[in-house]
Amino acid sequence: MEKSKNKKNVRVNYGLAQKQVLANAGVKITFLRSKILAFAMDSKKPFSFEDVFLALRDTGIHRATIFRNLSLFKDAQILREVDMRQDAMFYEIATKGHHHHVVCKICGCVESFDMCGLDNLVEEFIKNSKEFDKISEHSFEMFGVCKKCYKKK
Amino acid sequence: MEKSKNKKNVRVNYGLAQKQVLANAGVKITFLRSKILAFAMDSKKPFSFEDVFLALRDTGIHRATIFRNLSLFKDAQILREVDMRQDAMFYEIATKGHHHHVVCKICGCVESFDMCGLDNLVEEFIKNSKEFDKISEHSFEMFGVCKKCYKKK
DNA sequence: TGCCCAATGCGACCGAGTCGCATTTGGGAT
DNA sequence: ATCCCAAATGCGACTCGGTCGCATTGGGCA
Ligand SMILES: [Zn+2]
Ligand SMILES: [Zn+2]
Ligand SMILES: [Zn+2]
Ligand SMILES: [Zn+2]
Repeated sequence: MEKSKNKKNVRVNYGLAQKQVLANAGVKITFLRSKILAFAMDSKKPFSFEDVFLALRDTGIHRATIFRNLSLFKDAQILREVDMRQDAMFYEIATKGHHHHVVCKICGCVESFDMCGLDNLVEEFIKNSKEFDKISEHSFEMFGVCKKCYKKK
Repeated sequence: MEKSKNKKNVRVNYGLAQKQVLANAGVKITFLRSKILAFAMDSKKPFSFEDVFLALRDTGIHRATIFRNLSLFKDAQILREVDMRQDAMFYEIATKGHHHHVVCKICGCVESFDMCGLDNLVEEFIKNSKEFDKISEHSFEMFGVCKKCYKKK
């Protein structure tokens, strides 16, 4: 796979899909951004800074660059943050649509569900609220022990 | 107000309610623990390390002591952690029973609701889950802009 | 009252995330 | 293709929440 390090006359493959997404979001296309985005698009579950860092360590990418781009992608609505109750923040592709997770309290594995079913309940909360007229977002994360971890005990 | 610093023959008021709670949880009773717990019991909403530190700064309490005791109280089921999507972790009295919050995205103010109404939905998720048999906890946090902040714009 | 171990103070340390600055690079204009 | 400049990156210092090990203090009990 091509690397941007090769000094001159290099035709870098930025990836078609990633290029599309970045251009569409009005974000300048660079080698590292397309790499980070490619990783994000391939990932089957929410990922952390650490995951990106490990995946791209052979490019010599700097930590700050990853943080800056994750933050940029979040602002550009390319990624969204997911709170997994771990030390670090997790991310996932924002186009995946609203959904929720079940997280294993032991191994940290994640199962995603596209269903939500919370709109009625949110309405209920607003009706009873003294201080809020409108609720624009919600997070609903479930926690348990996955089948694999349960067997191991 | 009494301080434990006064050298000798000081009758320190540990607070009846706090003493009860600590003894009940099998936790040794000290001046600072009763102060932290008193603050926690008085607090109308989830509080952070910072809140405790400010409230007790006149006692000269050390940062590490607060962290250690918040952690201890969590393990002893006196407090529970609440994730408010801020930098720092928040806490609230664990006996307050299961409930949920609406958090203002601007000023960070919080409204609590004793209702849950998610048990059915959680059941639904378990039925559809491939990797989990049982969900032991869930978090459900809502986010919006409070009436006060909305007016200011 | 005095003893012993747990609680505290203290300061070094850690790791996630940020910032300012020097260097490099993407991409539009020529 | 080349030039050029703003924007992206590397770099390392810094901030801040939180932890740790060790020396000192003070609860609780005999
Ligand atoms: Zn597991
Ligand atoms: Zn939902
Ligand atoms: Zn507000
Ligand atoms: Zn609930």
